[in-house]
Amino acid sequence: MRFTQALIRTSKEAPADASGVSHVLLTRAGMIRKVGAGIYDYLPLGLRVLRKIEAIVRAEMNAAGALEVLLPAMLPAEYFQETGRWSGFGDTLLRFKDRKGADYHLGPTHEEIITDLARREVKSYRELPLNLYQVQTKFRDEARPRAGLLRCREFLMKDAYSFDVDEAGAKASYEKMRVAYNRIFTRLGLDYRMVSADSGAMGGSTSAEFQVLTQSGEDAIAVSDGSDYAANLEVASAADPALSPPAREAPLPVEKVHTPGHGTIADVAAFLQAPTSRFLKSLVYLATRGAASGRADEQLGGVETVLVVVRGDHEVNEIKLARALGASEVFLANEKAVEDATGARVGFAGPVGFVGKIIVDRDAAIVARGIAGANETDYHTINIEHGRDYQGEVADVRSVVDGDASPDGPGRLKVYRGIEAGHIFILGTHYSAKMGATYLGEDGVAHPMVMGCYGIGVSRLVATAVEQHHDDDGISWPTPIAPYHVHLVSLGTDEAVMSAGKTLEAELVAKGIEVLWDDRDERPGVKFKDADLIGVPLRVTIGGKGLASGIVELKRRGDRSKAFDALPVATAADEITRRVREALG
RNA sequence: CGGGGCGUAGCGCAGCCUGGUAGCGCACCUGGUUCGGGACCAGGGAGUCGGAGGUUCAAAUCCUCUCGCCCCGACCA
Repeated sequence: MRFTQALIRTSKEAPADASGVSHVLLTRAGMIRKVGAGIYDYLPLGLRVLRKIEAIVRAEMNAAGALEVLLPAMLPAEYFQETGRWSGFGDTLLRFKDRKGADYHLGPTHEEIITDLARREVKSYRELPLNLYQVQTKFRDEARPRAGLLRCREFLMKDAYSFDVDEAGAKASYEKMRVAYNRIFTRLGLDYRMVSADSGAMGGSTSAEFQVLTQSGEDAIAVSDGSDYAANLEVASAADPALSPPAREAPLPVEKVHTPGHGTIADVAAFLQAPTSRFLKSLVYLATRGAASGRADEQLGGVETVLVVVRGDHEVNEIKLARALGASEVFLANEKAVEDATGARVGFAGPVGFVGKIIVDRDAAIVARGIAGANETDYHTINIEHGRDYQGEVADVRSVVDGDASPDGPGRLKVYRGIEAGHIFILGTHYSAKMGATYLGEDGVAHPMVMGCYGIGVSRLVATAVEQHHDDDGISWPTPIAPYHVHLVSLGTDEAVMSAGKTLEAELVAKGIEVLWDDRDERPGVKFKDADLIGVPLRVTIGGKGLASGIVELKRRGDRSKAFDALPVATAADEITRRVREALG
């Protein structure tokens, strides 16, 4: 493809409203354009990347035995009404009416529609298992679209749904997808981790997220350096400290000390000259029950006050806390509630003498000579020992931090930022039971199909790849998803150079190599800058000087040095082809 | 939805406070000189200043309403 005919418009500056590295670079490289908040055009260059990702996803889904279908994006309300999501989805659902005034919406996800398809098409256990997938545009009226392609209102997603006769079958289908997803992310050339995650409203289901590691990720994940353990920070645990307790200092008698005006841990730590890890950070939480157990009406208003104690250098993890309490939701008490519960100003809460339920994090429970508020304004208590000076239920309620021991044995945890690009989980019979998607079993009885669902954010992956693969000069695509394999840069418009460019392009194309030939009448600097920005993995430069000595220059995009490989013109196409094939794996 | 910010040429911005009918850089077009890491000179095209209403002899500028966009937070099967 000749640059002059490819509708490639690069720019030195990005629009002021572009935010995030991938948004800026994709826009500057002329791959996408914003049409509205969370709504984008894909220009030819950007579309090529999107299609490459799609192709890899398709190939692996097909290889895993999934069947491709295409469901509508425009949906009558009745299906979501059937499962309660017509209202349950809230404002995220893009609703509209047709000319007759009937309710419709654009599909944000397709559990209902696929379940409807399955209940109509599948009658017998003989037809199961079945895995159907599609690559389709989804619509979600996000409260806050952001960062270009990372969080859109219209986006391309691959969604797959498996149907099985029982849990064991569903588990097997899920395993197949787990393997397929690992193959997909590996082939995409991305550094990712499969992590266990909060399974959300479904509760207790098997699920895994595929997180692509980038500094700009919205999610935090903890990864072990000595084992396979990896988990979303929402659910990550460190090894139980009680199993390998540190040497303890001999207990001292409890003392109350005057700490006038020192309410924050940093403050008191400086005042008492003690490390923050000796502190027992004591936070008053309110926990509600109900919604998660499905009995909101019975339990509504049932609010419990709990004092949560974690080490001073640790943070409470509210998701883990809610789980430990069996609560549907937990939130920090406001100032007044704290004062009511502790009898002291905020900043002076502590477990000693606290009246009410106390949850102690495992690490806080083994702190020796602990320091905490005295539940009396301007006083702290020191030399506290759990079990001796206060009682509390011990649980794992803190977020893990860098350096924590991995829970499955060897290794230390390190916290990374990640972008969720895929999520697989077992749905069970949640949708099939509600919608009557049943099959007749060998026993002649109708059973609900056991489902799983598996999503990949295809368009999000375009941006994710850029977030992970870029430098100051632009994008540096992994070869499997690069818009072209080779960026041919011809310098000047001399007949010899142009004709050599034309010949090399033709030779490469004949070998199945995708070539972008910058045939513009531009100065070398402009061409090199654009090549770096666009990020094609191999750059081949044809210049008069090189040509005179019979060579062209080959350089990898990621290589920041001035060095290049001099390829004899006669065998350049062969060598370049070899290099591309090697990079494609 | 709460808080903050911004809408002036395709893009980045100045002008607004203190009203007098719009300017700079990049990009684009023409001609010329250049040519291995975003050249230079000369000339040129392009904007109902987001929209509506109001104040005024006069509004990009002041007032009211409204739409859009961005950021932080809440939310996110």
